[in-house]
Amino acid sequence: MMLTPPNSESELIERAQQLAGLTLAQLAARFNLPVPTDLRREKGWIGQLLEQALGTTAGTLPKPDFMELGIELKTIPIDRCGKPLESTFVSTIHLLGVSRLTWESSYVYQKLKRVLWVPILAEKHLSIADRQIGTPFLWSPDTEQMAALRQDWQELTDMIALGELEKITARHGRYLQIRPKGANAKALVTGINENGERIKTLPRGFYLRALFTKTLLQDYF
DNA sequence: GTCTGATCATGA
DNA sequence: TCATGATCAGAC
Repeated sequence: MMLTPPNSESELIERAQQLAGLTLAQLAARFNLPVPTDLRREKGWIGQLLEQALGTTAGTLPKPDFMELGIELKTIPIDRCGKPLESTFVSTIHLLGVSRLTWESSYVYQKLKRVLWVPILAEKHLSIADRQIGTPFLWSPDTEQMAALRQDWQELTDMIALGELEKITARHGRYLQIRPKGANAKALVTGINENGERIKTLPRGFYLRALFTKTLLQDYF
């Protein structure tokens, strides 16, 4: 089953709303997809299922999932109280040439300026099949959120530009944090140290803290 | 290797 | 209990 991409924001949100209440087993059945018994070896399975169900267009490009609409799709696992169970991955980080980047040209800004959040009731006691799709909502950062995200991004990007990459831990950043994002500890990329020398280091990514996404969900529900 | 989709597993 | 650091799968 192939889906045509949505032509407008309203068509997209309408589609997403029609999925609310379905279990993952019900949605997977529409695509004749087997449901894994756990996500240990298929961590992205839920996100990919929703991509199929909503007709994303970006594929593997580093672009918002709905390229033409400039909208990013994010599934977010929540408990029955609507509290996020995980942080949210935003983008990988280019460790070279960051000094030329601006906030507006960054992947973080491009992806977060408009997001379709699809909550998934995903408490651990529920099998993957029984996890349930919640009410989706479109979000853009408000003034305060945007300013804070921009500041986090700038501070962290500055540290990378100064060669302080190895000093960055997940404790930096108010809403955005930087954490490893790679296949494993052996997957290394090139970065720059304080002396301007090329070093091999773990790939990193920007993530939204669960404490931040929790506030988004509270604003909408 | 680089990107996407994320969750796992463990120590604090 | 919770966040950090580590890890898994697939496309290209």
